[in-house]
Amino acid sequence: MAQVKTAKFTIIKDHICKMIESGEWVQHSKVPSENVLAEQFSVSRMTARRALQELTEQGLLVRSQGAGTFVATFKSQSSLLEIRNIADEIHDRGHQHHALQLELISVDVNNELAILLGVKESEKVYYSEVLHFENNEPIQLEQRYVNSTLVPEYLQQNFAQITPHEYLSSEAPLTEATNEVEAILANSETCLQLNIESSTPCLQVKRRTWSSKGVVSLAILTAPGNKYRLGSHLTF
Amino acid sequence: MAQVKTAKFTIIKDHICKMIESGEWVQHSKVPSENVLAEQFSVSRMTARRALQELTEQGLLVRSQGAGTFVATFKSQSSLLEIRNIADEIHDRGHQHHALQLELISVDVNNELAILLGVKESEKVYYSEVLHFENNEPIQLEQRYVNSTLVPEYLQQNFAQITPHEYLSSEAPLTEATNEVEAILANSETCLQLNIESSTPCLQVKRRTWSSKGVVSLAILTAPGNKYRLGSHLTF
DNA sequence: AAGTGGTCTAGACCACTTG
DNA sequence: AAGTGGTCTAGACCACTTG
Repeated sequence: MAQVKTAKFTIIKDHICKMIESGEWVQHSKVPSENVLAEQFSVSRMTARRALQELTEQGLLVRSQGAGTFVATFKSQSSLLEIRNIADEIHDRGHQHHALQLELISVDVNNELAILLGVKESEKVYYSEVLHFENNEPIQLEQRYVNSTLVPEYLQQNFAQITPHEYLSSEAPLTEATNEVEAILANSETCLQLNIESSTPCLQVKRRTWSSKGVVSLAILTAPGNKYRLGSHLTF
Repeated sequence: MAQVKTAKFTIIKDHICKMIESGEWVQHSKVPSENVLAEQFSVSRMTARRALQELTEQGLLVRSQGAGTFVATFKSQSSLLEIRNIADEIHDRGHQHHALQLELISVDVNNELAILLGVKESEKVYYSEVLHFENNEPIQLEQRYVNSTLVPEYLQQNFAQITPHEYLSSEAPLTEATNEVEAILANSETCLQLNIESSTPCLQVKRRTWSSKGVVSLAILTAPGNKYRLGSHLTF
C-alpha cells in the first residue's frame, strides 16, 4: 500500500476547521467535548483531545477546564504588520512597479520543505521566482513554494501580469501568516538579479501563509538592505 | 494541601532546559530518547514524550523519526509584534543573559535627534550603550537616547543589573512604539563589540517608544544577522 | 536487528465549572 | 451531581534511521 494513512487526529481537526470555515460554528460556539468527539469518531479520548489541543495552540479554539471548548474570537490584529501586495506598496509610494517571472515550475519537495508546507514527500510542489522592480530598479526577489493541492492552477498564471500575492489572495484567502526576518548575504545569483555587490546586506523574510485549508505557500523574499526596510507601528 | 503539584512533564522539561542552559548539552547534542527519559524519571513514555514534544514546539529541540532528538541550532528570535525585554526573551529560550554597560552619559542633541525625541535643541538628552550577551556570546548592541525630562533619574541606574527596557517600563510605561528594520553593515567599533567580521550583515531595529507623556526614547538595536532574527505570527 | 520517534488505545484520578 | 478539561499510565503497532 503506497497510500499514506491520514492520522485520526488530523481527520478530527479537518472536520472542526470545516465547521468553523463554513460558518456553522461561529465565534464562542461550544465545540463538542473530548468525550463526545471520541465517540463520534470512534477514537480514544486522547486522540480527540490531541485534535482540540492542536487547534487551541493554533488559536482557532479556546479551552477552559470545567467549562468546555469554544470557537475563538477572530483577532483582526490591527495591521501592526500586515501582509501587503508589493505592487500596491510601491504604487502607494507614487512609484512604478513591474515584475519579471523568472521561473514557474513544478518541483520535488525535500524533507524540510515537506514539513513546512505540510505536504507528503511524494507530492509535487509549485515554485515561482519573480523579480519585482520599483521605478526600474530591482527591489525584491520573491521565491515561492506553493501547495499544489490547494492551488492547482498556479502554473497556468502569468506573474508578470498579476503578483503571486494577488493571485493567491483570490484563490486561498489568507487566514494566518508567520514571518521570520533575517539579515543575510545573498548568493551570487541573487546578487546578479538584484544588481547588488556580493557584500551588500539583504533583508530576507521567510513567510509562511495559511488559508483555512492549511499551509498555502512558503515565500522567501530577499531585498537589498540599502533600498528596503520594514516598519511597524504598535500601540498598547 | 494548598501545595500545587508540579506536573511530571514540566519537571522533565525543566531538567532538559537546565542541561542546555548550563552548556552540558550543546547544539546538535543527542538528547535522551523517550524510553530513556521515561525510565530515568519513572514516568510513562507518553509523559516523557510530551516534554520532548513541547520543547520541540518551542524550538529548543529538533526531532527526527528513527534518528533521535537533538538540541536545536540556536538562532535567537524576537517578535516584531511586541516589545519585550531582551533578558526575558533569552531566559525563555533557556539561556543565560548578562549585560555590559558601555556608556551612560548626558549628550547634546543634534537636529535630527531633537525632532525624533520631540525635545528642544537646547535640552540635554541621556544616552546609554549596553551590550547584551546570550550564553556569553554578544547578541545585541543597544544604543538608546532618552528624554531627560520624562526620565530624570536615568543616569543614576546600573544597566548591568536591570535592562533599560525594564527600567523605562517601570518609570514611563509603553503606550506606543514604532520600529524600522534594516539590514546593514555595522561600523568597525560595533563589529568589535559584537565580535563579528566587518562583512557580517546585521539586523538593525530603530525603535521609538512613547509613554502617555510623549516620546520616551529612541533605541538603535544592532544584532548579528547570523545569530538573531525577528519573527511575527499574524492572524486575520 | 535494534533503537527511535509517531500514533493510538482504554483505562484512571484529579481540579474545575455549571446547573 | 454531572460534565469538562488536565495529567498520567502501560501497553500496542507502525515507519523510519542507524549500525
